[in-house]
Amino acid sequence: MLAVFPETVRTASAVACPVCDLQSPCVAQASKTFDAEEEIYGEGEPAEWVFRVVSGAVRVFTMLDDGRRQIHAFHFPGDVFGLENGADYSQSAEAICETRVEIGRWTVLDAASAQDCQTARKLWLLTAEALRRASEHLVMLGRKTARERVAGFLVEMQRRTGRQNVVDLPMSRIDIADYLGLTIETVSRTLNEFQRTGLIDLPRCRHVRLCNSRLLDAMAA
Amino acid sequence: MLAVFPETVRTASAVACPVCDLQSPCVAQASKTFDAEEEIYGEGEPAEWVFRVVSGAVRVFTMLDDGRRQIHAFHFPGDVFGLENGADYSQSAEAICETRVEIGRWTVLDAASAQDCQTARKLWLLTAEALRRASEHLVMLGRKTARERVAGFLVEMQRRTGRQNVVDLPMSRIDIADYLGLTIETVSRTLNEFQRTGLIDLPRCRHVRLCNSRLLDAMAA
DNA sequence: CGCCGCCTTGAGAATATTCAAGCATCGTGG
DNA sequence: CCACGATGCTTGAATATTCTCAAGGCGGCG
Repeated sequence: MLAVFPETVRTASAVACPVCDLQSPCVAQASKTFDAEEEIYGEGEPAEWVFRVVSGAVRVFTMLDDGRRQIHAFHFPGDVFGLENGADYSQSAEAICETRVEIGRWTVLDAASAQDCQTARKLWLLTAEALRRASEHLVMLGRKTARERVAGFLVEMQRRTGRQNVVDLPMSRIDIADYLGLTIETVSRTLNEFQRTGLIDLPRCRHVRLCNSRLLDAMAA
Repeated sequence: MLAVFPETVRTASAVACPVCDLQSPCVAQASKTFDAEEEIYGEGEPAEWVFRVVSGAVRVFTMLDDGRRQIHAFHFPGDVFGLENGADYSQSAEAICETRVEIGRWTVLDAASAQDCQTARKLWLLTAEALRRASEHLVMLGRKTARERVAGFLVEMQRRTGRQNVVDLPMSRIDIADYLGLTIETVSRTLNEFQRTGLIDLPRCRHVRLCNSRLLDAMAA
């Protein structure tokens, strides 16, 4: 996958830097569209690039040797991902659906942050925000029941991608399960239980209407 | 607790800045010793201070309304904690045993990082490292069995605080359970199972000798 | 229209929890 | 020095939640 990038890179002055929002020469620029299920980067590859989602959705995850998978985060338009502190990516990223991203070269961004404190601060804020989300996620996985996790997931999706009380899920049940530390069956059962009890409406399996946001919020704790 | 700090603050030039290791005027300085079980800061308090452990051990955690607790991290000598991106602490911190910490004033550190890119970078690196740990922790809570979690915990403690293959745990079984997303009974059973199978020796309940580090490592996956 | 993949549903099994009791360990005071 | 109580740890039995395995259904796409 990495080998593909250099060919697609163009110094498009129309694209803003994924991190600091400035035009070149802040960060070398490019943008690229990934197909659904296409790998963006893999764990262990050199962390050369930083990304910002323009449209679509991305999952960042870790695979264990035996095939178990934990999704660390979903990313939606506006979100930056691929910021690594080490030389290599420590996780993998894939497009969930057709996804367009802006791409910045890490060496350039790193150099910029060494000279400009505002850029360095932005870098820190992005990482701090990722840490805040990871911490909330941690509590969910460590101390919450399946119901609480699914409720929390719906509320989070609503807040980040929803309009009104409607959520269109780009990801499969497997993705949701691997994000919540559950199985697809438990996710499915819980969603359908929520529908039976009138908490949500589920006209299609990836289309959710939150009928009682307040209660869902309370359930998420 | 916060009200206590100003009284104990002294501009001791002998104490290095918790974050950047430079002497004043990098960050206003103080140090303080907390008793075992004493609160260092509480969730929701203004995040005025940043800390570095000198000796002892600290737990950082979140409490849910109904008393469930998730420990996000343990901190040992050399570790920095209390770095917040928002105005208030989003978690609580307590000393596990008698613990000495160095204290820096966040406003001063923030100002320093706005002028000095090296300091800003250090701040980022600290947060990125915290994120890396949280991500590993996340996989543990989401996708690993009790045995794998306990094995992983022992290996981590050995690496961070142990000498040779010996680990002296400063924290109780409850702390371990709340870190691993388990109950004290499960932690206790698992540790004693490890002893029965010869993986560890447990002469006292907080004193562990890793008899087969290699296998423990493999179990942690 | 039919196939394939994803989602749902059910039954049985497993892991971890809950509840309960007993046992060390440590500090205190007689 | 030993008895005592408190706290934390261990162990057992029963329970619960979630997982696994299996089958069936729905929907989208060719």
